[in-house]
Amino acid sequence: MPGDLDEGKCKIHGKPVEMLSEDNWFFKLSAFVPQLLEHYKNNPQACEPASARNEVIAFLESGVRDLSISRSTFDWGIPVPWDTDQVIYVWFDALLNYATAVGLGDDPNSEGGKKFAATWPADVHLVGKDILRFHAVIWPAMLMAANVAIPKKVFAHGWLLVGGEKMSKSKLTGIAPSDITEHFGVDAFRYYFLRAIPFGTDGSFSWEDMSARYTSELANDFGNLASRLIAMIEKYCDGKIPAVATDAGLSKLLAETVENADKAMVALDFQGGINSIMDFCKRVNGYVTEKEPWAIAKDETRTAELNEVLYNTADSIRALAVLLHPVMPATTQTLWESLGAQETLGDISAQKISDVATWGVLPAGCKVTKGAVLFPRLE
RNA sequence: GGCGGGAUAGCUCAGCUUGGUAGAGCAAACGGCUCAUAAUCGUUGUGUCGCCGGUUCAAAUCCGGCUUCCGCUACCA
Repeated sequence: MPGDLDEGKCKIHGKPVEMLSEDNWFFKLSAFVPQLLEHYKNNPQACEPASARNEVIAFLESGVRDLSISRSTFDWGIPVPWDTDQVIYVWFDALLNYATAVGLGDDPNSEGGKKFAATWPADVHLVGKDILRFHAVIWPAMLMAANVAIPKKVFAHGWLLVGGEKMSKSKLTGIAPSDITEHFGVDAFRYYFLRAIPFGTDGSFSWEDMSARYTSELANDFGNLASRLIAMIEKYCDGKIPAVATDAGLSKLLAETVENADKAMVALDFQGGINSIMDFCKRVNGYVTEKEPWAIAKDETRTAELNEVLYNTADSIRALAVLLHPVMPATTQTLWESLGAQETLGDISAQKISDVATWGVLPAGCKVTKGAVLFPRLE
């Protein structure tokens, strides 16, 4: 726009601009402003986080103009059916894909039509904050125009920053994911970005922070807990999970953990969800230290007590493995097999979150095996 | 320029709506323990709460001003 120019030149590229004009087809976006405003004001959860919703509302209230949705100066694109000199503006048909890909427009009795009926409207659109407007204003307006239900929620996530700046290839501040996964592994990568960066705001990545969390949370808290349990089961129980036992404190805390974590995950608060799970992990480490099974093991008259402590620890770790499986599929699978749970409980991916808090799931007699260290310490 | 958000322990951040001697995690120091990946458990310290002023018995919190960082300010996707 003329007001955005710096002495007639583009502010970003510093190049002179050329004014062009062409005739296009327009979408009457302005007609849907009242409906959209009402929707977002009545349903705050329809656009999150709040900062994104505020921007959308501010935009809608600032005076929305109709949208040019065709182009005539090039021919790559889908021709406008009634005007073949024009092609559809790329965002217009790109957005349409969300619905057509699951069957919008197909015969209601066809496979596509049935899929559309079963899946639409989407529960949530996850988008980057830079394309929020397309998904929170233009797309729902298009659906309203077509009399199709709009997605229940649009959630705009933030950017990854490095040294305070958005990762950028042109500024050479980008870090290839492979650089990180080669060093820390894919599971730690997934864990870090879900755990350390609040979803919905920009967040900073640094090798220092990633290393600190890897060592403290994954290697020390989680990996080492599994390591100490398996070593004791092998040493004190002949490698077999002892009889099912219960600890009121642990089972109560697990129930609270599952409830909080599930609630947070559903609300897309991945950081909060993982945080709850890791708090439970810490408590289990504390439980082991307080119970001192290595001391109990020295007294042959206290075998029953020893078995209880080890069982409670093992079942806690069983729950941790299931809870963290969506975040770290490979590592928790390894742990699952180490616990001997694969043979007795089946695939870890088949375990239900709704059953995780049920105590005493891990059967007695599971043969544990000491595998490779889950998260080896790194330099 | 307009609108919006942030500035709190070495680091990442919570607290501010409903004023009452400043919190968590990590890092650090010290102690315990030895099943474990020099691990784990416990204890401890840490702050001109961005700056200036106001209201108040009392301000990180309320009000005014300022500094500074960031986002949005539409049709490149």
